[in-house]
Amino acid sequence: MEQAVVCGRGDRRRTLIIDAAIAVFMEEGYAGASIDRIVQRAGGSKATLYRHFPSKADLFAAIIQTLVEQMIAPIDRREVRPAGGLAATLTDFGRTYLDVLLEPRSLALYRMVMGEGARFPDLGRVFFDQGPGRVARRLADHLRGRGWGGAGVAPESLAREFLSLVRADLHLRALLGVGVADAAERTRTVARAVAVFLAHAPDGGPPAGRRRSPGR
Amino acid sequence: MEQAVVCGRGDRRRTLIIDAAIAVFMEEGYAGASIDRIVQRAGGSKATLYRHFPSKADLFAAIIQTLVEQMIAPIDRREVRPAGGLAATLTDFGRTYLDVLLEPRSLALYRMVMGEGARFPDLGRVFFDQGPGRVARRLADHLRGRGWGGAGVAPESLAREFLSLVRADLHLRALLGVGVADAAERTRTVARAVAVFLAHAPDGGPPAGRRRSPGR
DNA sequence: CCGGTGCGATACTGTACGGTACAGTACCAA
DNA sequence: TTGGTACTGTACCGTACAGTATCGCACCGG
Repeated sequence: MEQAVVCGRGDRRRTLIIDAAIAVFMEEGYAGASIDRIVQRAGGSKATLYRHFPSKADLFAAIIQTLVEQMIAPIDRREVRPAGGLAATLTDFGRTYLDVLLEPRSLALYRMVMGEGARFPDLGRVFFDQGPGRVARRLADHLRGRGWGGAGVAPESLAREFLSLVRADLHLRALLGVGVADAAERTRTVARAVAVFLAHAPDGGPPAGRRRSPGR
Repeated sequence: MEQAVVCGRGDRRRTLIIDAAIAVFMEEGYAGASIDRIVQRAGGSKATLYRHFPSKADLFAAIIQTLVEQMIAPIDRREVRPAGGLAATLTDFGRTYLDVLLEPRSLALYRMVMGEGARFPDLGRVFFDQGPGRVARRLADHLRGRGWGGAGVAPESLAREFLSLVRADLHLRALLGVGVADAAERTRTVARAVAVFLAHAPDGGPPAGRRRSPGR
């Protein structure tokens, strides 16, 4: 029985511990983070932490789970509008995705999953399935609803291709600490991704109105 | 005076230490790696290691430097052929880039730079400049030689855009440990990147033969 | 008012860490 | 042979780590 969002005092402590652990793990990585620092930041005592989480690895897994859910939430909440032009829908969806991806918490999450993937073998797969894979699936469903992908390329591949266009190199640059793109560059990148995607979609494109010039 | 590739016994030991350190840092990350394990793997003794490298951080920096050079070497060696069609050149260059990017050592290097970017502030910028940035600059020079980018978009932007198309999501998936693309998927991805890039290059495209229909 | 229980504070265990000190050994040039 | 230099092996220092145990306080329904 998992706890709800917030309940009694016990769960409040648990939330405080998780928040502190997120901060410390984000700053120091798994190996570099120390339980003592997490306890110091969360308040309370070590014994309480170990009453909630049996080990450092379990705490880390819980942190990752929480971060994935927090990261996906804005994309899950934002419904892909069936109305409106496809270009507008893609622009909106792509921008939301890009904004989420470049948030400090998302960047730290990616870094942690990449860095500790060797120590936690299933971590990468689970993260990919619940995170980027889920986003791609959502977009693919929408594309399918638009009539794409009947023949030829699967909507999942199309969705992944669009999301790759949206990421461009902004994600990688942010992950490397070279700099996070500002709003103007994000707008430009998403617009370009939509244009390239619509003009260059492989076989199986939309049944009507395909290859219209991008509205922007 | 930096040592040559291999010289006396001292430099041989240094090389052994560096190789061992690369392996251990790759497996454990910076914080997780222990000097004792590196010494054990390299043979010799701790004192020798500390005569060559004054601290763990310095050893790590040397490792990163070595890895960047090793990673860039195949791309630097491979001259961008001015002869032959642009599509062939881009395909060749893109494939070399992608192969290098998906090597285990490159993936580990990216992971380390991303993960420890917070602890070594200049690391990300230096890595980006000597690694991906250098690749993009080389391609940009070639594009400029082909007459691209006179007006409109800078060749550097074009080059980065092409390399982003080549990476697609293969790099990210490999970094997350979801799986490294096989030869067939690499071929497919590079071909698609070349097609999309050539057909959709922004203003400032090549003076002749532009916008030919993609071969696929 | 009471008795239980979650909690805070802290001290502790055993281990491992980064880095140093030191005594002795293999090599190499003169 | 000699002297210098790089190396090995090992013991060591202080610190910090993950995880445990103990004790005493605070708040709880009844």
